[in-house]
Amino acid sequence: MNTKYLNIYNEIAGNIEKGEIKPNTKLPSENELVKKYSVSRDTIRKALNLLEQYGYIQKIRGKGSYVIDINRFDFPVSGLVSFKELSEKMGMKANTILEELQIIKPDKYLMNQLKIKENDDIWKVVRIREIDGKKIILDKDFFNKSFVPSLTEDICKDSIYEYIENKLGLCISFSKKEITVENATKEDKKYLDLQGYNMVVVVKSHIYLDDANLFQYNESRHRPDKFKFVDFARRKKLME
Amino acid sequence: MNTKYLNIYNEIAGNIEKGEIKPNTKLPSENELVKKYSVSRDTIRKALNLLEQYGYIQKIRGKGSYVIDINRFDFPVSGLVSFKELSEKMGMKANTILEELQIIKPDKYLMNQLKIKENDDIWKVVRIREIDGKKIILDKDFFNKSFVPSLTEDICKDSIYEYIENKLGLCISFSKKEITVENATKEDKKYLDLQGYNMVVVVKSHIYLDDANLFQYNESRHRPDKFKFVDFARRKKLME
DNA sequence: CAGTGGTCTAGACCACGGT
DNA sequence: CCGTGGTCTAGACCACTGA
Repeated sequence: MNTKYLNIYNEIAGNIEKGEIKPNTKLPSENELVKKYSVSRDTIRKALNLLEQYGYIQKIRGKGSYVIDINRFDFPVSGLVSFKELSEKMGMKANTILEELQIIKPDKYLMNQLKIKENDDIWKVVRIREIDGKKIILDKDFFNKSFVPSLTEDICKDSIYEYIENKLGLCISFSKKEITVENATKEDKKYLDLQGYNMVVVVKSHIYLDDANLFQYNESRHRPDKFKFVDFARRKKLME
Repeated sequence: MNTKYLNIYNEIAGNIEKGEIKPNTKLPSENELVKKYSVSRDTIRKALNLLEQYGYIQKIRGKGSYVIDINRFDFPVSGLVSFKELSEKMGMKANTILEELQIIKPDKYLMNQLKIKENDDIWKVVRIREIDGKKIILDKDFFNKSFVPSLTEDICKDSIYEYIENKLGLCISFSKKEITVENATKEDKKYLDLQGYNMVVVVKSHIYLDDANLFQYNESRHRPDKFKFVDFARRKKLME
């Protein structure tokens, strides 16, 4: 990491994750941290703001910064985390089956989702995620080919995000997710071990690069009993 | 509003919402905004950071700040928004039926969820949410009585949050939500118009005050076809 | 090259909590 | 009262973009 405030953030966040700083204890005050790290107060405040934003601490005016007792190991699906990153973090026996990989022309639905024209090229990737030997998730990805010129089987079986960020040098910035529950389709029943469930949880994501270009649409279909989404949210500042 | 940067944030956010600033256009540069508002650059940057955080703009180094084309009117369940605030914003015909309001002693499950002891008092509030005449959501709330000494039927039919924030002067700060899908219980079938669905979407929330005290546990059970959760997320900065 | 946003500093004053 | 975090300022240097 390059910047001072990110270094400090990572150090403190790591200490909280490792349990070296206990929940409900107080962090050193900003002025003490200024001395400890020999940086300006603003730099400390940037680091603390990040910690607050990601749910590590709660700052209380006049009192100090307190470590929040949130069990972070629950299931961190919030934010943007790829399946590979996630399963590694959770220590699950995960496996990916590549079902389909081809270039297609978009139908009306995809044109709308990816905001593209009818003769643009799209990478379509269909993958099945196995966890502990059970086919749990059906992942359908659509990439705008103008951002991702080539894709191979090996990349899809590994992590597409890793390829995109490290090899292509693209920077993924933000996403908009939508979670609904739908009746299982024939395709769901064909590919997944639904064990009698007739519904699936559907997560639709639009994923953007740091230049605000929409470059991926993803549809992730989960067996309902194996789905869990955890969200940490701060109360919004009001308007008007 | 008190602070300069919040004023500026609200003004720009409002202009984006009203469509006075169009998506994919560029905001004035930070230096121009400094002149326009006669404030320091840091104050402008605070406002812009908020706008970025809440998905209004994307800042691109060397280029400028661009208004993001995200349809914000979709369904803003992310963040902390009460049912009343939400239904008003969406212009839905919503109605609340108060089913139960009493003080109870916690069972083991509640003691764990609210992190309290067995002889602490708990407010239990059960409400059914009707939308367009259909019973869609079963809302079960549990408040630690030491924070909320009294509750009346009128408050529960209106907005408990409003009462808590405005009358009691408590400040709600953050929440941790968990979304799962479960088989419908007898209680679900009794209170809701499930229309044959045998599953419900369950949202469990732990809600904290700004002094980091846990004061409410909420369980919200939704008919699956009427449930939708939208999340805007920025890619997390990595650790290590 | 000039203009942009990103980081960092040093100092000031304020509002709040606890003593 | 002092120590805390919250806001605000003015100025510096850097990295990146685009002409």
